[in-house]
Amino acid sequence: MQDALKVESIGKKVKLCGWVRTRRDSKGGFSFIELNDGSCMKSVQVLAEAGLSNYESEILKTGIGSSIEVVGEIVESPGKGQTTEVKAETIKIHGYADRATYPLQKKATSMEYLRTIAHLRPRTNTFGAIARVRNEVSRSIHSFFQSRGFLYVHTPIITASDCEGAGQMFNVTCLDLNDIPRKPAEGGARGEINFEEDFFGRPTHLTVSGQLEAEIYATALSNVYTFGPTFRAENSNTSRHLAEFWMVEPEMAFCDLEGDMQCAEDFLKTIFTDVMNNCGADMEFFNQWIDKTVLETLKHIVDSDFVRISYTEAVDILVKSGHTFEFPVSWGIDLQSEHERYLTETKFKKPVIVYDYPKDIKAFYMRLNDDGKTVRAMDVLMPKVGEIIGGSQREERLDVLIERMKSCDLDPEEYWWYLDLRRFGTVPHAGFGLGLERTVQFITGMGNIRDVIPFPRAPKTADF
RNA sequence: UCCCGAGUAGCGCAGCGGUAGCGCAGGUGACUGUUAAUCACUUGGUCGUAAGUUCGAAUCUUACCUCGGGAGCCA
Repeated sequence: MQDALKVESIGKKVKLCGWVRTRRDSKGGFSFIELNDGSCMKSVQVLAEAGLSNYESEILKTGIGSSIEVVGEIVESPGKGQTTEVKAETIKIHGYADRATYPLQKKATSMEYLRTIAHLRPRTNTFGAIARVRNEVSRSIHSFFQSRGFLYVHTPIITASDCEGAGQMFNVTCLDLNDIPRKPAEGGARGEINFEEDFFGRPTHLTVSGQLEAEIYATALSNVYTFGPTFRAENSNTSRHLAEFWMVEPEMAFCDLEGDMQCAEDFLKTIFTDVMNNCGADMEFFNQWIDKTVLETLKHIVDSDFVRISYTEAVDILVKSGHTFEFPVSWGIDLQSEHERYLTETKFKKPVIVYDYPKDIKAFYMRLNDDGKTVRAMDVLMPKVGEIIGGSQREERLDVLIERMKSCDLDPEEYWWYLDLRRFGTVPHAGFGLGLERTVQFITGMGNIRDVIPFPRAPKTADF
């Protein structure tokens, strides 16, 4: 269908299959059908003349949503709005869509409504464009890492490590919830659940991160990345959170935090560039109808260096800003949304990488700095969507890591395999996690993360 | 989970104590190499759910459900 829109194609005979977007009739004895197959933003205008054998009997019954197959010649269009059109020789109807009951209309509808018809929303301009951009982002992610020699590693979705430390996990069980097996208990009290009778013989969950497993492969194969679904059972009701989302997690051996930050910056710029180069029409659509600043913002980001400031500098900037925040700023607090917004949207007006956070607000596996107070963590903050990447250099020193675990009330015994990586041939290494949906959200300007994933999973939301 | 705001025709909305309205979509007709076509007429509603106040509730009160904005948790 993309070829049918090109001037060079004039004179060629084509077969086009797709769904009718709209039909306009002329009493002059012909109809215009706008046909779209999702391969690109634009629809093809099909000219259906009354001379076609099924014009009265079938073609005039088609409308938005009908699926048809057109054979005809690509000709120059005399009308405005398109350079080419297809003069139909035959039109075969695959399926009608009743115009009175078909939920989509030839007009703008709300995102909230389209979410209730998630099985039909990919037929709209907006969701078609999102699907194509999401595809391009995914393709670009693989291409970026593959071209740099990273190995794609599949980490498990079901995990038995119940303390990955990144939030509330979903339980995975085959136990009969109406008759849960329990261990014997003293004094008639209810005993603990006996997971030995469960499928895996122990409690299991859906993964919240593939990082720890990725570290195993990075400390054997050097540079690796994971790309797959991730699950958080947090009761988050926001436009930036999902219970099931896709995450990219590179893990690089013999790499420090500087290398990690450079990789993250190059990575984001590559994705943005690829989308602008390969999804031009889709991006123009978003820029016109969703957010009039997305193209300008993406170009600006690709052409400029990300700001890099330490947490201490960030706090200093916020304190000296003279800006009154709802949550006062002082060294040691976690940065709030309003603080991140100030840095990315007001102060620098571009992505900001904040690094070297206080150890008390970050995970145990992040490498301790010589000051004993901060760790080699970094967050990439974007205007509007906030944190898009979170990463760190990992603690590779066995004794320091064990101490950190203890002070975080974690049992080193549980992480025996993770500690083995430091025990045998340890290496400095670093990595980060990128939220795919937040990336697509940022690129497209879509306001709600539930609209950039085909079938959103969120609290009380799993209808499709 | 917390704080605000909103649920009225298929969709987008107005009405905010006296019994239901507009635009679009749908239907009918007119007109036209048309572009979210245009014009005329027209069908269509237990006013989110449940209880309460009142002579009378879409309108006031309470609870619940869902959605949106903000916050927390994070990607």
